[in-house]
Order: sequence, then structure tokens, then C-alpha cells
Amino acid sequence: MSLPTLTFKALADPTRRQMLERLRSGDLNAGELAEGLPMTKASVSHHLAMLKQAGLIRVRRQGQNLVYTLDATVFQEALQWMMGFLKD
Amino acid sequence: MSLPTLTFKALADPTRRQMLERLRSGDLNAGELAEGLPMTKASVSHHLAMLKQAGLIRVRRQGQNLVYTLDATVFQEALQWMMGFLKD
DNA sequence: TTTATATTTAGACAGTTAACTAAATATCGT
DNA sequence: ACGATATTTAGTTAACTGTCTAAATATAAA
Repeated sequence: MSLPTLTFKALADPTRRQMLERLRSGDLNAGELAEGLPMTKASVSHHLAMLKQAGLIRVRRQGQNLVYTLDATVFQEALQWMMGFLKD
Repeated sequence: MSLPTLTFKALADPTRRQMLERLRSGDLNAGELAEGLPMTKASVSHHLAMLKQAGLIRVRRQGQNLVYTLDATVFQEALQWMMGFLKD
């Protein structure tokens, strides 16, 4: 699947966008990310897997926790595709 | 469904992005849009309906044809959401 | 007004997604 | 090594998506 397709699919879910927004303020572990979301931790884990597959987040283990970090690199390509429309 | 969700969903399909790209060069009717796409006209029509629902295109009748026009207005909101990530 | 052309709508089907519960895995502290 | 905590994986289910074929609708042309 092409990179922009993966990115747009990942962004097409409000829960995932919300998780990304919270990661902007700093890294969070899975439990913290699940707090306040109206779904089970298993479902949150599923969304995290999709964001990771899309390359929008990275993960590292820190003791008992898995800490997630925003990786905006991949945003660029999707963003540039969109910019092309408004330009010229 | 929220506006950015609809927009991202619409953009999450390569066929739809391709159709939007072709509309950048000027208006096209459904038949023209279907040319070269590896699917039936019925399927193309279905994609057009999704793009219209998302507010990314407009349609008007011109004789026998339905002519589609790009409407980039709605791009702005999704784009701004994305820009927020790279900014600051 | 009958026939052809353009396009959509309806119905079916396979594959994907988002959610759940329950079970598995990994690390930590004792 | 054991029990607690953190998180994922597995399996299920309902809803959604992308595609098809066939039928319906709308306009144009003869």
C-alpha cells in the first residue's frame, strides 16, 4: 500500500488523531494513551499498531511500559500531496 | 462524521486521489474520469459519490453529461490539522 | 416517441476495520 | 520463582469498503 494511502487511512479515525495530538505534548505509554478513551486497552493497542504500521509513531520499552513517540516524518509526504492542490 | 474524518477517508484511496488530480487540470465528466481506470463506470460513480459527500467535488449537469469540478475548500481544514503537527 | 448514450442505483460478495472478551507474553518487585 | 502490573495477541462479531453485474433513470437524437 502506498505511503500516502497508509497515512490517510491512519488519520481517518478520530481516536487515532486524538492519540497523535496527545503525543505532541510528549511521549506517553500505552496505558496513559488509553486513559480517557472510551474503549478497552486492547482496542487502543490495535490503534497503536495501525499508527506504527503507518510510520506515524515509534515505540520503545521502558521497564514495564511501552513508550510511544510521535514521528512526524511521514506526515511530510501526505502533506506535500495535499499542498500540491492548493498551490498554483 | 467530522469533517477531517470524511476528508481523510476520501483521500485514503488511490483511485480517488487520482481522480482529484485529474480534476486539477480542469473539469471532467464521469465518462472521462472513468477512462483509463481499471474498474467499471459503476465503481467510478461510487467513488465520485464519496468525493462529493466529502465536499471535495461539485457536480452539474451539462446535457447528457454530469460534469465534476474540484472544490478544494474542504482541503483547508484537514490541511490545517496536519500543519499543526509540523508547526512549533 | 422510440432508441441510443451517459450515469447512477440496487443488490451481492469478499475483504477490512473497530470493537469486545479472554488468554498470552513481558517485566518488575519480593 | 511467584504474583502483580502493563500491554499485546487471538478469536469473535457487526459494520463498512471496493468491486462487480444488472436494472433504473435522465437526456438527446432520430
